[in-house]
Amino acid sequence: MDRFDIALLEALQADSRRSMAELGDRIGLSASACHRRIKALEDAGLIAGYAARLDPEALGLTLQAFVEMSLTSQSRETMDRFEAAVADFPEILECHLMAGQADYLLRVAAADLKGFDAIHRDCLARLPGVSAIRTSFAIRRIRDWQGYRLRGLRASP
Amino acid sequence: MDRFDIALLEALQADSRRSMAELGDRIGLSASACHRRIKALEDAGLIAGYAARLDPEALGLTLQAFVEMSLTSQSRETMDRFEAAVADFPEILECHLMAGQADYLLRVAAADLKGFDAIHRDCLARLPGVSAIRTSFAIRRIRDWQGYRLRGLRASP
DNA sequence: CATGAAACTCGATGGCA
DNA sequence: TGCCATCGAGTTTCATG
Repeated sequence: MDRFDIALLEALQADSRRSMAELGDRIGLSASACHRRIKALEDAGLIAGYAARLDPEALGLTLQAFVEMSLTSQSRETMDRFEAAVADFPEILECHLMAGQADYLLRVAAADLKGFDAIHRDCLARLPGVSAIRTSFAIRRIRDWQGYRLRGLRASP
Repeated sequence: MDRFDIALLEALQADSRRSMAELGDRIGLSASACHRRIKALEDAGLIAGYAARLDPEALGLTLQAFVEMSLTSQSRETMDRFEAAVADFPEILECHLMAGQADYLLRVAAADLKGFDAIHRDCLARLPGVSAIRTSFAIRRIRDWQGYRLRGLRASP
């Protein structure tokens, strides 16, 4: 993990379809060197995969919601059942176990309020062991996900 | 936007490095047809770009935080200044204007609490017009981002 | 009008000094 | 590591239903 690797990761995070030659020019390495380093980064698990970034607005998914959930109990069993159920619903885009009130934060996208209602009924309300749900809707996206900031990471040059 | 396009978007969202031939086999179309449709989806803005998905844990970014912020005023000017400042800090991974209490939800990643403190001082505390900050840390990622669910979208076949 | 097959071209991939 | 050869995939062209 030297500055070349960090530069590669940043470049691939921003646009993974750049050619090896272009990446090489950008960071000051040859194309084959880039290829080798990228392969190493993939094998090391730093690069988990490559994905197309879709525009939710263009897809008609104009409603993004963050849903906080509290469980009826913090027992291992209740949490395990809840987490297993979350994995079954692809409508749940993300789910985090949060510190503080020991509850979960979920993220959901829908076309509109009607679509969110459907998700609420078919998915959120079916999660087991939930005692309270608090939904917050996003009005506007000020800054959308464009990757992690890598400068300032532990570099071993 | 028929079922082929939706299948293509789902496949590319999961893994954008599949070859045209493989995509064709998967959805039942030829490679060149896939290529044309993908180009159309790009031109239409449905595909915003292609990105490498990095593993934050492997990068050493083990701490994810969601930060709620309230402003001193809901005036247009205060909000504009705040939003412009957010754009200047790449440490802020995401930022949403939220409904309800008219405040913002930010997302941040750091290596550890020390790193988060640095972000707090250098970045969050420098945002203008902030009256209150409430930070929630994620303990564990139950389900991480794997793309939007596209089945059930408006398809015009 | 979009598709599929084939031709063409470019970049990814692997061996070499 | 960089250079170069090979090979596979992306890209374009064209005829077809």
